[in-house]
Amino acid sequence: MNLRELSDRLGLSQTTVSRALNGYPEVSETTRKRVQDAATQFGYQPNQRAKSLATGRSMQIGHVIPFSTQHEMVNVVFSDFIAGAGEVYAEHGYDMLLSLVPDDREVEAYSELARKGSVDAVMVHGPTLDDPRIPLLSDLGIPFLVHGRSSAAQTPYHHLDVNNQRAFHRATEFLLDLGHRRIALVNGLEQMDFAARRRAGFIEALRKRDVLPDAGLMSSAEMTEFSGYDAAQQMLGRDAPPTAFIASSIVPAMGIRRALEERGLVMGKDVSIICFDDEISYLPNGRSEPIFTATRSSVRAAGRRCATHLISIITEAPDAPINEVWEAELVLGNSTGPAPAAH
Amino acid sequence: MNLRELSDRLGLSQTTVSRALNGYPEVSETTRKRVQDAATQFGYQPNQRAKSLATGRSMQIGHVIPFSTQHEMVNVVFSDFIAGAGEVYAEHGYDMLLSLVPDDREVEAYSELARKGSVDAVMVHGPTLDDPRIPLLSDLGIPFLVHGRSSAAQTPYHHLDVNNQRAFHRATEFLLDLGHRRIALVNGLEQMDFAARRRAGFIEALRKRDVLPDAGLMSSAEMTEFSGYDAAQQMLGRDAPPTAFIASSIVPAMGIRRALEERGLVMGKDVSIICFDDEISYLPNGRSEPIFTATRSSVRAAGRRCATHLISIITEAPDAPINEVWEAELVLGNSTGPAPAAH
DNA sequence: CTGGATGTCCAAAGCGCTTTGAGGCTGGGA
DNA sequence: TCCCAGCCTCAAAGCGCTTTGGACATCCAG
Repeated sequence: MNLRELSDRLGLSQTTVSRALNGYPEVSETTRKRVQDAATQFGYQPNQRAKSLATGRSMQIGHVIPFSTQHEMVNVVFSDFIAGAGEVYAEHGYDMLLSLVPDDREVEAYSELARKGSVDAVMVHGPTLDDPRIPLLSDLGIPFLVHGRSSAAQTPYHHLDVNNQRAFHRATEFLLDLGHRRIALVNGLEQMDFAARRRAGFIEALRKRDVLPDAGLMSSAEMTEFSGYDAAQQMLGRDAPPTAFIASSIVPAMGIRRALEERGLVMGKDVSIICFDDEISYLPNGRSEPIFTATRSSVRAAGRRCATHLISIITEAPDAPINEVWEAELVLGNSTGPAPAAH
Repeated sequence: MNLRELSDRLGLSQTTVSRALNGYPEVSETTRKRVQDAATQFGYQPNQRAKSLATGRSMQIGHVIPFSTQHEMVNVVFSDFIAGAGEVYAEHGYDMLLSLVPDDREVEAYSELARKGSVDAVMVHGPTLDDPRIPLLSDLGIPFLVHGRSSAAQTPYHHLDVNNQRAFHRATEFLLDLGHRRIALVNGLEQMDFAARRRAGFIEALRKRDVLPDAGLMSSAEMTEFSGYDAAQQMLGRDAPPTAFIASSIVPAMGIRRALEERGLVMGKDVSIICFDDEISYLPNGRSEPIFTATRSSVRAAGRRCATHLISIITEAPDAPINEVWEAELVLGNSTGPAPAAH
């Protein structure tokens, strides 16, 4: 059933039927009603391809996800983010176009998506310190929003980020207040902007208290359970092992906890752990009370908010860039306690 | 840059340029070369919307994901599956259209997607025992493939599934062979086809050895860490606690392990655990050797395979239904051992 | 009775591509 | 010299929708 068939059957022109269905005022309410009833009766649904060709809008928003054989691909955080974004898209009649590409072709993928015209906007995930996608997308002239930030970017761009630096600053201060001095940082990959900022916050807090950052107590890797475990194992084997860990996510924190358990160390007593908690739906940080003390910010809520912003960028084309920064909460769990007295 | 501009600039007709770019034989190689060079030089990319209107194919494949506030939404397994499928789509020039809808509107979402014509096919996730989407999609006449099975379906349909029944049969037999008699099943939601089949395999294996299934040792819930923990806590508190658990996934298995640890029970010695391992990329079951003894089948590989099949269904429209069933491996880890002697 | 509002509806021109059916060139055989 | 393959290229008709620029009644004030 297409528009012509429907209008023929109603004895109306295509124009009138189209207007009736799209809520234009030039059509009488009785006619509109008649058209709508017929549409539902025959299960008429305008062809999206034709519609988007005519309107010039695809009603689709692109998300490009790089994958490679070595990295974790669709990472944990990502799937909660798109859950949030997807809800908002659905509410506004948009669909999400997911494009998985080998990570060496990621940049091409964006320009292809933009030039093909299959999306009205794109969401940028996981920005690095100096992310090439930002100038690229600016040049292409396609609306985009960055989840995170790219500190070295020269031109303004829309983004929403968590105040990662402040979050890790606070976490570090909190541990210092508990008397910890040998604090380990189990960070994400530091070419990522968020990881670099977290490290900056960590170091800044140490410096303020005249604690020298120790390179042996800082690691940087993908945020997996094993990378957390490995880092903890290695650091706990040192002469002067850390009495506390700050982890980039709940996943490596679980690895750290496993390393503690293996050594018979009690979390929150012998060794403290703080992590960043993205409130991942299927890896919640406890129920009534948190397992890990954590700096917390919901990535799903961020997805919702980013989607809302992106849609408004498409429809309203604001000239002032959106630069929203969320503060993470610091929630107390059972994984932290005073530094054990030195032997 | 559109086709007309490009052809004007080349002094050729739109037809010739289109044919040259799409590899038709009616155009000389020298012309083709000239056209291709110009296309890359000007960054010409055919407008996907116009192309799909003209060809009647959208080069997009739809995935509908239901969400609700109570359930886990984009679940763990799902994100690895789409990673696999997305790779294959990319290789074949397809994009993935993700549609998140409230779960009470899931069925509508499919028919809307089909009638709108924004996808050439859809992938069906998480089929229930008698899934309404299968007759619906058959009626709509849109190509589709089911990841899993729907046992009560009346008509044939394309699907790829793991032999869940056999996998849990083997796992149960393995525990019986180790002398376990009080074996608990921590299953997924049993309206899901896969969970029902797993339960059937479990019960069948017990029956064969004349072990009476105990309703108190079977639970059914969403596959979260907490649901595993809760089930284990409750069962271990019984008069005759289980000596072994079979878990639906590595996630609840982690919850079970936590419950054991809390009670000072040693996994693989006091209590055994077997789980189904979907080889989720960021929750791997150990590295050199598995943590959990498990029935294993890669969900990412399944995603790849499903995508390959679905594309061939689109392009070749086979009349024989694809019914592929994979056998899960049984891999030995450290989580299982002989049943402890009765006191 | 006429003129302009007002309210309804319509024909036709795109949107940018693919594809059909035909036409122009070239060269070799009659 | 002429003609017909064989090779290249083209004009134009869709694909199914939106949207512009009217047209045709109907109605009321002048």
